[in-house]
Amino acid sequence: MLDINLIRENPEKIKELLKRKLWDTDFDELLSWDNRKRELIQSVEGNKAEMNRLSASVPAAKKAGEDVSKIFAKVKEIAANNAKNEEELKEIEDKIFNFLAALPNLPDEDLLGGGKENNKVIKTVGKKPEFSFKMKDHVELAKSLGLVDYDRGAKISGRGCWVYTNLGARLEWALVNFFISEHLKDGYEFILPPHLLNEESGFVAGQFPKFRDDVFWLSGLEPQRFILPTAETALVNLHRNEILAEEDLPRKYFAYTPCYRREAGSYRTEERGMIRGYQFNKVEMVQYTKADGSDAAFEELVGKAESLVAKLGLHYQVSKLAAGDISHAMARTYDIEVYIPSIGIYKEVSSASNGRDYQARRGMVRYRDKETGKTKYCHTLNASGLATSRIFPAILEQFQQEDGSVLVPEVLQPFMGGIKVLKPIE
RNA sequence: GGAGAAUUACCCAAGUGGUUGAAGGGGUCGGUCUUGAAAACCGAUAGGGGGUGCAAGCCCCGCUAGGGUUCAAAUCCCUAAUUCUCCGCCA
Repeated sequence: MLDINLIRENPEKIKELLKRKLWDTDFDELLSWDNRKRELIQSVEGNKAEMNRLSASVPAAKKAGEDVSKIFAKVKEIAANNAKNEEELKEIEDKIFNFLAALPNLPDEDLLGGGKENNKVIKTVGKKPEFSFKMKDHVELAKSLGLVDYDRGAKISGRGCWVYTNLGARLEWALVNFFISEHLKDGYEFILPPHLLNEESGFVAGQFPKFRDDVFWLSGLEPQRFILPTAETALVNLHRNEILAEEDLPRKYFAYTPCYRREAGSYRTEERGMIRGYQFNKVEMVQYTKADGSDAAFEELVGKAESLVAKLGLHYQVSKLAAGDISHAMARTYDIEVYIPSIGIYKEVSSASNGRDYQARRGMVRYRDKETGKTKYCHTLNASGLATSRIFPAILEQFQQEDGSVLVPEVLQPFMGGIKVLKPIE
């Protein structure tokens, strides 16, 4: 949610910034509502003050033996006159709220406008692996190594779902455990949130109202709940409607959850196997900071996500996203992208974003400034740390050997009972 | 799933229609006393959102949330959320 004061003060500038996010809008109507709203407030509240005064005078008048029916009639008359304006005020407040709620976050000013085509690779680590033999893709490897059973996944569920089997399940779980242990080392607090969230949580995270159809809704519960598309949705709602103490910030959380997404839209044929499914595992980091702490927190989160990929020994790059490719609720995003040799493409394994006060405003997440005693909005940030569904294929493909085996990254071996190599099954 | 009870400020809690502008206690903060502390005593402590104003201030809304009744609601009515107790069912 944007601060309407920003729009009042400089509508042209806000318009221009939103345009970089590929969002065309006009504020004339909003600003006229805003003016009308203040007019109505003054008239409605003035009348209320008068009504309050009259009502309060009743006990004294009664005691003095005066006829109070005139006071009753007068209050009723004012109330009747006020009713129409009150109704209009409510309508106009709803309109303003809905307008503001639909706007995306403002992009940081240093970002390029436009979509994906303006993303910039700002860092590349490692080299594309070269194979002296015919390399296999991760689907083939996962099958030959007995790690993933796509057929039985389709049988018991359907398209877009798979089964991790045996060492595949252990590799997947080793990744999750490795991530968890790294975050614990860095002093982040481990959270296991519910996977069923209410409408308000989706709103605060910025997924709703625009992306209501991108998540799975549960029938049979009233009011309705949805299954989380990312743990971020749960984590940024933890302190909804709370005022935190300044010394409690920054708060650093991480959570492991599966993520459930409809991913309505086109599947690219290259996205085989587990590149894009309805359900995938992810460890997510979220920080709550003071306004002036969010830039540093952003760097920290990017660094953490990167270090996980680096410690696994994978070849990856970091991209600074253009304003139009950043998600609705975010002001700034860097993607960590890992190289998938079979398709020759870098795929996102982590998206680190600074939401600034956009989510905090929607959820009234504030802290008390120690010096002034005033409340201020927190900043919220999130970064995957990491999603396994692209790391798993990347490991299989980047670390495959000529004999069809795959080397297990050293950092994962302790979490896999010391297994160093995944060998093809007979 | 069924029945009942509860929800008041940082915490506990009084309050069943009209100076409630919410008692009282605890805690916290400040002060007196003290070498320092404790104790005792004195004082402060409703947060938040909004309107108006240069400001001081004034006004509106806030007793879980949303509606309603009334000249007037923490108080009466309806709906919802959450918590607790009991029963049922279950991991």
